[in-house]
Amino acid sequence: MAATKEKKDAALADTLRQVIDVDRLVHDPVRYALLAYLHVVARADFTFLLQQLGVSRGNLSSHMAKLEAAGYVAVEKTFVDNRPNTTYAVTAAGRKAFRVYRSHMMQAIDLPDTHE
Amino acid sequence: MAATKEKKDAALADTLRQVIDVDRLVHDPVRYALLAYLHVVARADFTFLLQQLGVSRGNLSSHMAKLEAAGYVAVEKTFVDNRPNTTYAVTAAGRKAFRVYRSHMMQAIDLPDTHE
DNA sequence: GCCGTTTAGTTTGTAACGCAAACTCACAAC
DNA sequence: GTTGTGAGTTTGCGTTACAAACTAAACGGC
Repeated sequence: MAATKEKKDAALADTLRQVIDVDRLVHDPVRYALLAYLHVVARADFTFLLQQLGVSRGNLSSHMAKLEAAGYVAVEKTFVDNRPNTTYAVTAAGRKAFRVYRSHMMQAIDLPDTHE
Repeated sequence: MAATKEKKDAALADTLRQVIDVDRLVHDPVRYALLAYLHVVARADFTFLLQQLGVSRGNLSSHMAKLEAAGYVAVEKTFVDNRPNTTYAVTAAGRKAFRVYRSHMMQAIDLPDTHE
């Protein structure tokens, strides 16, 4: 099956080029985890995410600022018990970017274990 | 099923913390693509990878230097037709790092699409 | 009222990184 | 010999991720 081998090679190159072009905003591990969390729970506040992911506050803050700037999450600042409380939700654009990223990475991770 | 819900939440947090701790050396898209290629074809030379992945020569060179410094790829420099020819092969450590990375990312990407 | 503490984030400083332009080196052609 | 080409490498620079330091508001104790 020589012809199909070449096809497979081309397909491999294509999926790997796709990996190189992934959305770097989503690709960062902390931001990916944040988006994944929001993808599942729909809405979460700063302190909760802090505890769940175990990152520093500064780190969480700056990553969220980036996701917000990209329009991937919507931020809501309120007061709860007279204390500031910031909650985050993923936007439609964020969901789409997340979905696209996952499908590209899925292809790239699901590889043949070795060459025929 | 309240108890299983909490279990699921804990499992989610665990897999997302794993994502945050992935091997950043493997996580870079270009390096991931390189390792993936070498994982499949076992050995490849500089020019071939250049064409397949469509990155710049400087970029390829510096990424390979990093993978070599980490012990993830072995470099062999020879001459072919009086021209320098550098080939790369993934090492055992590289294979292992690649496999671990893939299994962690696989878990992180294979998520429930929404919360119950 | 004032002072230390806690909570909730944000800003700032810095070290590391990714990238491509510029460079090196060796051969080939003319 | 100089002009060009192929194969990598080094350098320089803009960007990023991260945590330490900072700000701001509320809550005790006294």
